[in-house]
Amino acid sequence: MCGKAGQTAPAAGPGKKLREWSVQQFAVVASHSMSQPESEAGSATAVVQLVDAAGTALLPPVQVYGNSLPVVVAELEAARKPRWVFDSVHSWYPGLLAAGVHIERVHDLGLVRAILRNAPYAVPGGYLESIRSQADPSAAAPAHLLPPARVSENQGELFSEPKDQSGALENLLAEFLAQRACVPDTERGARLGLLLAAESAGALIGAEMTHAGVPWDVAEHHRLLAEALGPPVPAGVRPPRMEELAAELRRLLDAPTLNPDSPAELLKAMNRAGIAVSNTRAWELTEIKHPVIEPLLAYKKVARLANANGYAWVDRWVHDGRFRPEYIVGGVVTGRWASHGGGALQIPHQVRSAVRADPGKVLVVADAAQLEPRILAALSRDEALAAAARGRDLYQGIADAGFGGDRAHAKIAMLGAMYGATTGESGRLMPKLKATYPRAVGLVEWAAAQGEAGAAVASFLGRGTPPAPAQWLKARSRASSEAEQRAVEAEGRSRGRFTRNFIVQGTAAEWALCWMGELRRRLNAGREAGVDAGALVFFLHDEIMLHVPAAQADTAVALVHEAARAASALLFGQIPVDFPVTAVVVDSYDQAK
DNA sequence: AACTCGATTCAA
DNA sequence: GATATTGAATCGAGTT
Repeated sequence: MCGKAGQTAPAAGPGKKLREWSVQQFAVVASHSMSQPESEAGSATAVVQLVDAAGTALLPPVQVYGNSLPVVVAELEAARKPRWVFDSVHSWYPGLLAAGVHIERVHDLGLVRAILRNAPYAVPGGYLESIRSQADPSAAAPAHLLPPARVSENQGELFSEPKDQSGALENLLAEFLAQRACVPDTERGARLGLLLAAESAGALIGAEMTHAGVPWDVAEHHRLLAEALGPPVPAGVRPPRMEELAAELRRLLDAPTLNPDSPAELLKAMNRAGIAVSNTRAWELTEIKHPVIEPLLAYKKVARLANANGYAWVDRWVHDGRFRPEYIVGGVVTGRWASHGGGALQIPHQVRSAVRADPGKVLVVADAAQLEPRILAALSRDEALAAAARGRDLYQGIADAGFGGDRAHAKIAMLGAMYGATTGESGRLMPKLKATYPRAVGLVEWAAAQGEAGAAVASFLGRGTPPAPAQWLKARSRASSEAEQRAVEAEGRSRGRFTRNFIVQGTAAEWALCWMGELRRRLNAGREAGVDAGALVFFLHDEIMLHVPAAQADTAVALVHEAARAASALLFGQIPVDFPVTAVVVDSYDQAK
């Protein structure tokens, strides 16, 4: 961490365990035409160069023609198991997977660049300055700012093949070396190295999960839609059940032309009917007693199902019995993953019965119980909180230690501390929580103060917050009007809540990344030994799903637990904080928790 | 026709 | 209970 948490870190960190980082062979893959992986026949489309850790060529560069990249990659993977270096795994790996090629290790230049851009412990230098001064976060470092790469000087003599005319290979290799040079040979550097390796492994896992897909039972989904909405209707037509409810709403509100999908119209109609509301949010409507409320809430419920996960959703996003969202690794500032396509981050419980294992297979659904407060206990080395976390239920542990056994209050207080609540129930419980767990609460308060002061904070492995907006920093130094002063302070508190939560959410994301990485390695090792314990098919912040041959369900569950223990040790070494995971074997997702 | 934005609801 | 973090996606209603 930037300061406080870093000082409290134990000597036993991840340093000795960085097997992956010590790999000494790297295969750099460059596209000949920087934009398109494929181009006209006859000319090389890509070039692969095997180098050592210093960037020295170990073999002559391999020219790749047409669509033969999978062949080249598969051969080199089998012979050398190098760490592959791609500008972006997201753009290369899906094609390799489609051709049946798996790779074990990777360094993703784009993902590493994004982390280094905000990493407080990275070694300063020209490369760091160049990526930090780029306005576009997705842009590569300008070639003229990269240090020169030492590709073997005689490659042209060894081969009469066309050289890499674009210089793409040299640029990629130079950036790769520059990125490695950013990782210091210190305890913090070991953590940063772990983060870069884990993030890159995440890119592989994300692509593999998209390739595998979530098994989706279309018939079951259609069945539950028919039950809730009625049979399918053409686009632009309300499903029968929705239309019935809409008609009832129009009658009850005496508004014959009301479109209940329009919040503005609905609000007007309700006010005209004498219902004093300022918005149409469902949880506020539940407070009101009026005949229209019940059908209105029913309408909102079916409308949401029809719009977000209805027949159209199934047609658009489920193919060949698989839902294949795209994962955007590191797509959230905190390091959590974003996703694209089909709303994978918000699969409602309502439709989870449609997530169903293939015949002969089962789903193993696992989640890390109360991950974030446990992460806070580890980050802050708070022995008392670690003790409360020792049982299965951390919130009950907190409740028994100082909240008179009241679990609900303990949970509200803890969440409030991590999110930055100041008022209400949560705010009132804070002094008690701080008295009981001074180190844990002290750490998040420190992080909040850093943010309010315009400073950066970092996760345990060294993912830093982006710099505070320059506009705000400027405005706070010269406050003019009273109103402007208040706005600047409000933005500061907001920034403080962000940095407060960042250290916890960011480190939790790192734990989850390591969990999946450790699990993937175990699944791959098992497969090489002839045991197919299934594959990861879904990930959501602190929850994973595997699609597993039924006979190997117990093996998969054991690996999930083993991977969680390994991830905890990899991050934090030996510490007295438990990170229990619950793993259940089910046929369909709705049977999990 | 394509874009943006507010309101809403879903998820961890 | 009264609210605080991070997201995706849809709709309506306004704009370019």
